[in-house]
Amino acid sequence: MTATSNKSQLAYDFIKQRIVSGRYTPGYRLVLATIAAELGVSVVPVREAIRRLEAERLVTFQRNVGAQVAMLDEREYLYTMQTLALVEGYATALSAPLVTPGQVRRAREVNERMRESLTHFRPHEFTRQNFEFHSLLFENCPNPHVLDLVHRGWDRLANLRDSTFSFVPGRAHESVDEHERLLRLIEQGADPDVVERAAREHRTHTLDAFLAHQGARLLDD
Amino acid sequence: MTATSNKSQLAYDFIKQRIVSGRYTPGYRLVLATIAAELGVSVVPVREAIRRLEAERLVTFQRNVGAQVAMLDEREYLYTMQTLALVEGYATALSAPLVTPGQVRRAREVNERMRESLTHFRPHEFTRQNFEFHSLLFENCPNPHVLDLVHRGWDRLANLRDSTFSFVPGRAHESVDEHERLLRLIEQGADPDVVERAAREHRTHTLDAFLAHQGARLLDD
DNA sequence: GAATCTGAAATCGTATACGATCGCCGGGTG
DNA sequence: CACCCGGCGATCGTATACGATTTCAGATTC
Repeated sequence: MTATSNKSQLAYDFIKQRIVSGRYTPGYRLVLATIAAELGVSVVPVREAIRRLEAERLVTFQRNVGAQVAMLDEREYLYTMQTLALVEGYATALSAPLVTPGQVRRAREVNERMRESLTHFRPHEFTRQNFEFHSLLFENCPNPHVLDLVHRGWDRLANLRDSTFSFVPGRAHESVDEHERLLRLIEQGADPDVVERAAREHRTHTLDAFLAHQGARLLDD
Repeated sequence: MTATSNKSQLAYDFIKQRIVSGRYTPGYRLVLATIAAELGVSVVPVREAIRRLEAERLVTFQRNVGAQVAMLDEREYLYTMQTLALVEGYATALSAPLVTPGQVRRAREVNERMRESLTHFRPHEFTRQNFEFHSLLFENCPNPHVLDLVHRGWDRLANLRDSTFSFVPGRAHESVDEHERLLRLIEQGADPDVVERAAREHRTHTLDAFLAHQGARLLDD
């Protein structure tokens, strides 16, 4: 049978996929019975899936009211990006000595494609490449707990992520330059602390750019 | 009615309490029906509670077999302490500028009690005070996501924690000295990076001491 | 016209029931 | 004697059922 198993897992994957892909946008109301019907299961496994997503902060839950995809206001964005800067910076540093020359080459290729695409800028495509780039640098992190936190951070921001670069296109250009600098550090086997600092600041720079933009937008309105 | 709410939450608190307090030791098998009977509820809320604990890595789960309190072998301990060093270091740094003089005073009092108790050393008591001390320093962290990760790390190590100091009593002495150094940095409003590094290294030193002890023990056997 | 009440619809919360799966133990077979 | 196999008990997985709670529209009152 192809139906390997476990409907709770099925529901979990289903919902998570839809959140990360942006089909369920923040605030979208997750009605148990509806999802259960869509999947052809009862509500019980769906409830369990939602509990897990709740513990991962992907959905919020209110007793007797229900679940909805976690809202991501400016404050939540700040908290999440700050946390991601922390854990991704560390993961990148731990991963750095283990990154193979082949991975460096591939990362550089991705970054060069990103640089070329700066002229005819497509935020969504750029965002995808951005993840691919960073993925190559942190995936070798030998501490699975840290790596898991990194993935959770990216997941949480996944559907919003386009907008960071679409709102602040200038940041994309700087970002590509910082990527190249980061690659050089890794190539030359720089001190882990230096790599960590560079990776962390790369992300906080994006955060700062976004916040500056938000501030400006608020003044505009 | 006193029974304010939600049996799923009740089960969650109940199980977590028992894990953290050490009544359910690592490997302890969590049988749904048993726990449900103890609480006077059905298995459904208990299952949900276990799903959440699973997402927090406090319990492991195997389909059709059941849940058990997460085992903490040397490798898991390493991963968890390393992660805690990362997030607690950062939380302490973010918290530092917000720590009040009163909190510093209380932290110093706790640390002096720890110092006094070094002569007639009680690992369990020392461990409790150790948490109280660090709590005072990181609880003002303004980023709730980071703070939550810190709490999860401590929870995960809670029942094991005695043994760190009971196995490596020499570490307790150094620990008290490092606490005082950390307090001085906070008092003088040191650079956040300096505070972060000090707090992180404080924890990695404990980890290193434990690993050295483990290594030595392995050679002894 | 605004505030409040009322009841129905939507949705959640939990109990119960029963089929499915796993692990173990005892008996058969080479 | 070692190995395999079949059945049994324990436990999980999920569906269904129904009571509890929230929400909101529409009527009612001041």
